[in-house]
Amino acid sequence: MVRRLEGQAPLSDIERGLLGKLSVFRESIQTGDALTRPGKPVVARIIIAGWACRQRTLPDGRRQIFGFLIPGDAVGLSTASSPLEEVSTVALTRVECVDAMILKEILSAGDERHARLQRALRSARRQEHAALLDHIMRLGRQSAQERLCHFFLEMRDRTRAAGLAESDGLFPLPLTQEVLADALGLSIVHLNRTLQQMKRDGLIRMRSGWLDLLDMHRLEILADYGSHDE
Amino acid sequence: MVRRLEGQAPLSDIERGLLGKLSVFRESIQTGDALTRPGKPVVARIIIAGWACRQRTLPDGRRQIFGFLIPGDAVGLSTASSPLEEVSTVALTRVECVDAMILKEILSAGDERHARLQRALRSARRQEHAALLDHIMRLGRQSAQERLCHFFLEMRDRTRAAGLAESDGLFPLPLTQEVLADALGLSIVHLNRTLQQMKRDGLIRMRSGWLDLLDMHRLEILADYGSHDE
DNA sequence: CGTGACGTTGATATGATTCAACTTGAGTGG
DNA sequence: CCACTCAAGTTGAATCATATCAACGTCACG
Repeated sequence: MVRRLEGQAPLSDIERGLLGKLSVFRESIQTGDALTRPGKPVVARIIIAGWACRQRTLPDGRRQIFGFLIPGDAVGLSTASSPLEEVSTVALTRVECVDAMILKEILSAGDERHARLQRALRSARRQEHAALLDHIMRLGRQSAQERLCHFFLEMRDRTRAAGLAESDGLFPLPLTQEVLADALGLSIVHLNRTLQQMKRDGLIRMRSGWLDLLDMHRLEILADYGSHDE
Repeated sequence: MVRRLEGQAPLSDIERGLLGKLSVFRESIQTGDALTRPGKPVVARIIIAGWACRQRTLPDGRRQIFGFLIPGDAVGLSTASSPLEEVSTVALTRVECVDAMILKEILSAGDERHARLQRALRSARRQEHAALLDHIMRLGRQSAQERLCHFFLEMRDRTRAAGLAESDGLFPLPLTQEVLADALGLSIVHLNRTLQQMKRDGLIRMRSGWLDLLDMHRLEILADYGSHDE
């Protein structure tokens, strides 16, 4: 299971072994509970199963979700902590994870034998930052439908990379409409209507936590997905 | 001038001298020209005078600005490049800067004598990432007026840290309304009207590239500025 | 069978965009 | 010094996208 981390970069046997041994320090977090609170020290963890999100809340209750954590993702594991780690992290489903503090110590020692693991983690962090930029683009300049298309395609790629997807366009997305709305900067009601329109248009299908992208090509055009010039 | 970088952390004499010598490699970039293009290798530079922004454009012309670069800020100087560096950077005014490729090489050698400089740069990068999160919060969950208040306060703090501010609430902001709109995810017209309302309410005053915050306390409350719990 | 979380719907309000016209002010060249 | 131009800012009217409020439906679960 943990080997989904390999999606980022191939690992050596030593590293794989190391990850395997971590499974001893297993723990489980209930839906709605926090993995991380701003101000409190962050426990390094790797998520084995379940989804979580990084979020911030305004005093009047408005919430903004910055991103999602899916199986294979790590929290608080990078040596140089980023501001993203100083935001609260909340479980959206029951989350199974392992305590990776030991791993963090091993890595911060800078052992050459774990260079590949380091690289994999760095790559994961890069991807998370790139996702932040896409998120800004969506929130600032895209319509409700464009945001949804773009977001769905991003989650498709991420779930596939994590080995969670069933097929090309079918993957788990255990998010309530409220959560989607808070991520995409929309009201629940408007999100609901936009989703329905997309279903009617034959773009997607949803059933109990799974999303099926029916017309990837059209979705990519609608969302202008993946064309950051280069 | 260059010493504004010190705002981040105190530097040693050696480091200060190093920065001073850079002024030999001076160059000047016209308004509208790019400092950086996605795909092209990034020339490391430090901005001495003038403003620039990081942005991305959709095929239909919609633009989103991710952030601004002000005197004292660096581009392409960090060893581990972030996705932010893979976005185009455009001069919003005439920009005076120095080529810092040599500095970058010196730093990547990992010389202990420049540890403070390294730390200053790391801190600057952290701040830029934190600003991205604030940006997401604004775009996703704040009203037009809240976005403006929040953004203005952020720029006040940054210009003050860079030693550009005239007084507590008076600082340069050489941005057209179009640029502001593209940063804050609003249309020009709506931005214009919101600005006017804020002027009428005695919150701000603007004249030829300078912004004067007249009631900081009220602005902070309106924007919920600076209260990321902790 | 309640109860609660989630999803759906309609009616209505408002925030924001669009388009097009007009103003203003800072150059620029005659 | 004037007329011209151009970019930036301003305004009004019409329209559209999205939000809000309140009600209702549905399903899982104790």
